Amino acid sequence: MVYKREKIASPVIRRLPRYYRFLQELERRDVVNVSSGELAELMRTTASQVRQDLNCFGEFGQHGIGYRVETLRAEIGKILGIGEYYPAVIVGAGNIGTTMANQILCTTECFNLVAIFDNSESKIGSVVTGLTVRNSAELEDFCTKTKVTTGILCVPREAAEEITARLYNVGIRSFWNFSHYDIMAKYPDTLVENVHLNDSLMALCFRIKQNELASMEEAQDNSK
Amino acid sequence: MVYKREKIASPVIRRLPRYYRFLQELERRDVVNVSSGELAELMRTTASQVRQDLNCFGEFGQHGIGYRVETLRAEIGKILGIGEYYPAVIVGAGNIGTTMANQILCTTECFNLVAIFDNSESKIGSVVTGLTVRNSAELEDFCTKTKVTTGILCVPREAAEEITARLYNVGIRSFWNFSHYDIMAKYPDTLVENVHLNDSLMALCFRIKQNELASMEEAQDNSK
DNA sequence: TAGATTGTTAATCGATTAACAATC
DNA sequence: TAGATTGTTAATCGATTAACAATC
Repeated sequence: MVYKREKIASPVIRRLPRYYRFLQELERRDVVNVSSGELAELMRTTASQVRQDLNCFGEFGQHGIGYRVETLRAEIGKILGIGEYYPAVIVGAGNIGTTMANQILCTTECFNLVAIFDNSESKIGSVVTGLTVRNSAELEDFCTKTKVTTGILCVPREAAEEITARLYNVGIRSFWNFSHYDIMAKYPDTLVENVHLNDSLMALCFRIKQNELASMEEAQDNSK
Repeated sequence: MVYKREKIASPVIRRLPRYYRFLQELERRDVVNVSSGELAELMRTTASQVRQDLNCFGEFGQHGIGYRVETLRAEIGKILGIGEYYPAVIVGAGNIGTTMANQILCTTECFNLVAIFDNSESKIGSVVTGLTVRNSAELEDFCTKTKVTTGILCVPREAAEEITARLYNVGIRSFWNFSHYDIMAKYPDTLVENVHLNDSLMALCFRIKQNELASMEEAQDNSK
C-alpha cells in the first residue's frame, strides 16, 4: 500500500508514537476493534483529531465499526518506519551516551546501534551494551565503510560543533541531539531531533513556581 | 518586581529556557544590549514573537535601544524559578536515574536532588553523584521528614503506577516523568513534564523514512 | 433496515506574524 | 530632532474541534 504523502504537520508527527503505543497496549489486551472516540480517550484528545490524524496517511477505518487494532498498529508502525533499523552511531560514551545505547538496544525497533565513539583514553576499549567503545579518530573511517544514517550526539556543547561537521562530511544527515549545539542553523538540510533535558527541567520549574505564586495570591485574596 | 501573571501559553513556556540560554551566552560574550530582532535570529523566530513572549511577563525593553542582556537574563531567570532549588527525589537508580542525577547536579539550578531510591538489593547502598541509594521502602518516611516537591520517575512503566501513587500520597504534586505511565490521567492536579525518549526516536525515524520516500518519488518522476 | 462510526468539509480557536503609534 | 526599537493592537495563518453526509 502506498500512503498519501503531503507534508505532515509537526503536532501530528509527535502524536504518532503515542498512537502506536496505545495500539500496542490494546493489541496486548486482545482488543479487536477500536473507535476514534475510544482512542481519543486514551490519548486525551477528541475523536475528531484522531480521525484527522489518521486520514493524513490513508483510510484505515471501517464505517460503523471503527479501526481494527492489529491492522492499524501495523500500518502506523510502517508509517513510522518501525523495523527499518536505520544504522546509527553514538558519539560520547559518558552517562547520556551509555543510557541511550541501552535505550536503543532495549526499547527501539527504529535504529540499529552500530558503534559508539569517545575520545577519552579511559573510555576507549570499554564495552557498552555489547559494543566496544571506539576512538573518535576512527569516526570518518568507520562511517564511510559502514553505511550510517544517523548520528547521536551525546557530547558536550563545545565538542558538538566539530563532531557534527565530521558526521555531516561523511554524509550523515539525521541527528538525535542531546547537546545544545544548534545543528539546523548551520546545516539546514538535516533532520534533527533535539532532546534538551535541561530545558524540560526548567519548564517544570517554571510551572511549579507559577503554581506557588498563584496559591500565594489566592491566600492573599482570601485574607482581605 | 511583581510580574503580570495571566495563564502563559505552553509554546511560550517551552521557549523561555531557550531565551535564557541565549542570553547567558550573550552575557558571557559581554554583549550589553540586544534587540528583539537579534534575539529572534538566534532563536530562529521573528522579532514579533520575541516581543510578544517577553511582554507576557512585563516590560523589559528600552524604546530605541533594545533589552539589557544582563537584566533580561536575570529577569527570565527569576521567572523560570532558577535558583529556587526545589527539593527533588529520583526513584529508580538504573541507567536513566543515574544519568539524570548527574544532569541535575551538574547543569541545573532549578532543583536540588535530595535522595535516590531503588528497590533492588544490588543498587541500595551504592553511591550515585554523592548520594547513597536508599531503599524504596523508606520513600514515604523520607519524603514526609524532608520537604520534597518533585518526584523524578526513572522506573519502568510497571512500577511507575505504584511509585506515583506513593509519592502523591505524601504530597508530591510535580513530576519529571521518564516512564510511559500517564500521571495526569489519574492525578489531574499535578504538574507533569514527560520525557519520552523513545517517542523522540520514533519521530526522527518517521522523518527519515518520509525523506527516503520523497527522494524515491523524485527519482521516479525524473525517470519518466 | 437502524445504529454506529467513519472520512471530510466547515467553523472555531489559538498562536504567530505584521503593522504602527509611542517613546527613548 | 531623527533614528531605532519597543509595546501592543490587528491581521493572518495553522491547528483543533464540530458537523454531517457517506457507508458498513
